[in-house]
Amino acid sequence: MGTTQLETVPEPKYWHLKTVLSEALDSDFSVGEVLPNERELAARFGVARATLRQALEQLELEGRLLRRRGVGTTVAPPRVGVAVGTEQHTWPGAPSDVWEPVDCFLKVPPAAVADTLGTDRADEVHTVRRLRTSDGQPVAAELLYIPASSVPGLTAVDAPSGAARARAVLRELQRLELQGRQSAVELGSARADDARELDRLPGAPVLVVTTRFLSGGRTAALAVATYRADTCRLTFSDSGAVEIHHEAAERQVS
Amino acid sequence: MGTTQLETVPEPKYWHLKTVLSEALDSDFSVGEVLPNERELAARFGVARATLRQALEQLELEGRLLRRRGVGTTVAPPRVGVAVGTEQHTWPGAPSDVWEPVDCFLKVPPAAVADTLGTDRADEVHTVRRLRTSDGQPVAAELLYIPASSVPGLTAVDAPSGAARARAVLRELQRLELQGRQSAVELGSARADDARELDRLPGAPVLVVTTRFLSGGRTAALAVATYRADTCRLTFSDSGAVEIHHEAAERQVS
DNA sequence: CAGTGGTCTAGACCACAGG
DNA sequence: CTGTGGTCTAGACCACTGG
Repeated sequence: MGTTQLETVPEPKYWHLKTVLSEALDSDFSVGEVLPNERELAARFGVARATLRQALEQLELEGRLLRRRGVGTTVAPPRVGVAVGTEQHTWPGAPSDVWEPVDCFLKVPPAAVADTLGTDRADEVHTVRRLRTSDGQPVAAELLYIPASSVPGLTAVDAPSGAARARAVLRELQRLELQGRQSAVELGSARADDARELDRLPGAPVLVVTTRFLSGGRTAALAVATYRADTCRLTFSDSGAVEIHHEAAERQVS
Repeated sequence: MGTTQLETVPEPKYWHLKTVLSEALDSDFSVGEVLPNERELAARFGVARATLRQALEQLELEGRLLRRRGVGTTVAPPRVGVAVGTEQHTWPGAPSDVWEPVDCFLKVPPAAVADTLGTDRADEVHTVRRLRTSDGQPVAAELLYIPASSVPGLTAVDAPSGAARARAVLRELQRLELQGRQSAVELGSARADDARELDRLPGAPVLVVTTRFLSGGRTAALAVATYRADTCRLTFSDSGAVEIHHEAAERQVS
């Protein structure tokens, strides 16, 4: 006989494993429950640990699992919906803002940032560090770049750095007229500093949201926010309604 | 000597490798150029192939590399910006639409979809399959779910399925008054069928954009679009301006 | 066909959390 | 300290692309 090929191609083991585990998660586990450890799971399914890990990795990427070194693997709650972008035509730091200023300092930004802002690459700009939390969990870390020209009324003596200074900078920013914002979302991996704030390992997948704040025909501020890709769903709407979904599942299609 | 620990913690090898490779890509390679194969790279850096692959995986995730089985690893062009969502207050299928209808059939949707649409879980809905390309490359695959009640004028005899039917359904949809849309972006992994259309392997990272089209106080249609996460940057703006960025770099911050 | 990336194994050691 | 997930190795075989 020989070449009688019943199935065209064999499904990769880790792919099949992922499916099986996914169904088991739906039926036999509840949110927060800890799974057996990787060595036992691998043995139970008769695969090498590396293969089992490949399946777990995918499930974590899809927000189904939460793995912590030294602790274990637990079933993750549904992703939290975080509103981003267009529903609020406001500057960062507006009263309705959900971000918490952490720090502020004058710094020479990366070249790409300087180019977008239209400043000289050697110029320092106000760099505000902010953190966003949801349900007590950190979901995003942000760097906000604000050229000195966007906050002319700022007194240098106010405070050299720190959260107080950050608030002062944001307060000054409100005085400008906001014409609009442009945002982009892309996949990235967490830098070491962001990873620390987000309670993840460096390299963890994140959704990078880059936002340009426009005023007077130029980019008055630039925000680069990194959201935890495993726990967040970024929401935006155009109908003026604010509406933050927070409810639930909508598991991906079969 | 002994425990003199110069650095607090050793950086993982693959992380360091990724940095080195990233810099090499910036300085010594140009877009489209093929890298040495994995076995040679691993040998050159003195690591196991699996470790080298971990670094390549991250770089591919960040859109820096493109790997194709049987071909090789090449330097990827900058991510293409694709406009999504709020700049066009239009139904899918409107004249300005960038999507290409591929097929259409009546099908019982996943339970979560039925729940969002407010239809019975056993009811069939029009399911339109669409494809989005940019520069000749496929960037996204979409499933559009449209309850029969949203397209009452549709004649059943028109065509049983196919692209023609898809266009007919979308044409009917334009008759409704669109009140707004709500979208969400999250990270996912490509299903087998999407992966095929996007020229990727199953499980490849994708940005899943879920959009509810609102009319008459209910969800008149639901779109689930999966974008290639490695090659796409999703853009949206709120200032009425359409503006599709397409230019360039803005490499992530240092 | 030869060469590429993709999958898989069986082991080892490390870093971290918690008792 | 024990147990967890994270890193790393050296090898094997498979699936695909292209000449």
